[in-house]
Amino acid sequence: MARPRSFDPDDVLEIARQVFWQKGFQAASLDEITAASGIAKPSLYAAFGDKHALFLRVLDRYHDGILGWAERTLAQPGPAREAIRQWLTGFIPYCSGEKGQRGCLSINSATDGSLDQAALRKSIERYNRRLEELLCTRLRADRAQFKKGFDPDITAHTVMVVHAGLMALAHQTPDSKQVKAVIDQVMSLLA
Amino acid sequence: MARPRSFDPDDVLEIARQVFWQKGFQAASLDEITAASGIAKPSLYAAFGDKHALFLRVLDRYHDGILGWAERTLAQPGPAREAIRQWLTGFIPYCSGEKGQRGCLSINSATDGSLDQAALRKSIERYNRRLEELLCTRLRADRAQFKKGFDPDITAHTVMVVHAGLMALAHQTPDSKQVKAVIDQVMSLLA
DNA sequence: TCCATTATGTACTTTTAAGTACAGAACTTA
DNA sequence: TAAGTTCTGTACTTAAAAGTACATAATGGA
Repeated sequence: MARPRSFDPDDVLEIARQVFWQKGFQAASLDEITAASGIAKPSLYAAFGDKHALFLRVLDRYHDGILGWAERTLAQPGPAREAIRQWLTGFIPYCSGEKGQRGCLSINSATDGSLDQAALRKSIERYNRRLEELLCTRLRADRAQFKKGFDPDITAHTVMVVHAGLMALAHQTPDSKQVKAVIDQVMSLLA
Repeated sequence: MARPRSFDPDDVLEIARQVFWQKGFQAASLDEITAASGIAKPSLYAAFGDKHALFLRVLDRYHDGILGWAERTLAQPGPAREAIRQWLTGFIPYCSGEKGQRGCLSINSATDGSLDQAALRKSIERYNRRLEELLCTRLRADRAQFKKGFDPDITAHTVMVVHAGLMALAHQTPDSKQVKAVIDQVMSLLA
């Protein structure tokens, strides 16, 4: 029994994500987001709260997207190594060439010193924990495939480090072949 | 034949580095730097130019420091693997525990979307190129120690990726033992 | 049809931080 | 010691961006 919203919040989050991803949290202004989305500021504030809260929503959405895809990819049948290789390979477009310029929104946010807000840190930590958990679970499940002495926990963390490194170096837009070669080399650890 | 400077530019760069490292480029204000250094803004501007130019000076100094240390460490006698392991191990204080919070100034800057300035990009690229070159040179020199089929170029890049990943995940202040375990596992690739 | 309620858009306030004008201080050299 | 030059500090201007007040529009229900 009131005037209905004239926009889909999801659409706005999508646009806000693009702006934040392109510019970073600090450099992205709400004016840019209102301009890009056509939504006036008071509506934004009413729907999402202040800039930090909006960013948190955007980041959580981003995390959910990647986690969903990781869950699907890592649940694949076949050797764990191939599932993980495929997961990492899926990032190649985002850490080389044109799309690579932006890197990973989560890592960009984590390395942004201005974002030491508790809520942000928690979101990123939860995301990383969950991702590592997925890797770990898969490696443990397929433990029999590996050599004696293989440590799934450490290996999962190593894969996390490699993933973070690829995304951090994405801003230099490396050659995708080079990225692929690194993935191949690291995958030789899963034996 | 004029009034001399009342401060050592190097001291100011050191203080500016701390502020930029702590807060990030955007969030660090010149007022904080003037407060921390005791130097008034007009003196800062006269000595270093605007905020971007000051940051560039700070970053170049930072790069030089790390490169100098890398040159010394990687020139060590003995197996290449041990030299590189020692090099990576040296970063442990900076990617775990208390100091780790800040991560790496260069990587933080690279992932900061607001810094797509040409000069910044070039500085970071040159730094990464030089670092990879040092690794590469060392691995090539010790080629005989490795198995047939060992590729020093790809391996150097893999080490770069691992280094970047460790520094990117530094903000989560992981346990130093975990970091060490990852380094050990990756070093097994140098065989 | 009128009312209560919630969204919208314009235009504002406020804050913060970058950058600078200018007067005066400190030094060198003639 | 005076002139010329460059540095320093106070206080300012300016710009940008976060957040909001308020009048108005759109809806569901009585």
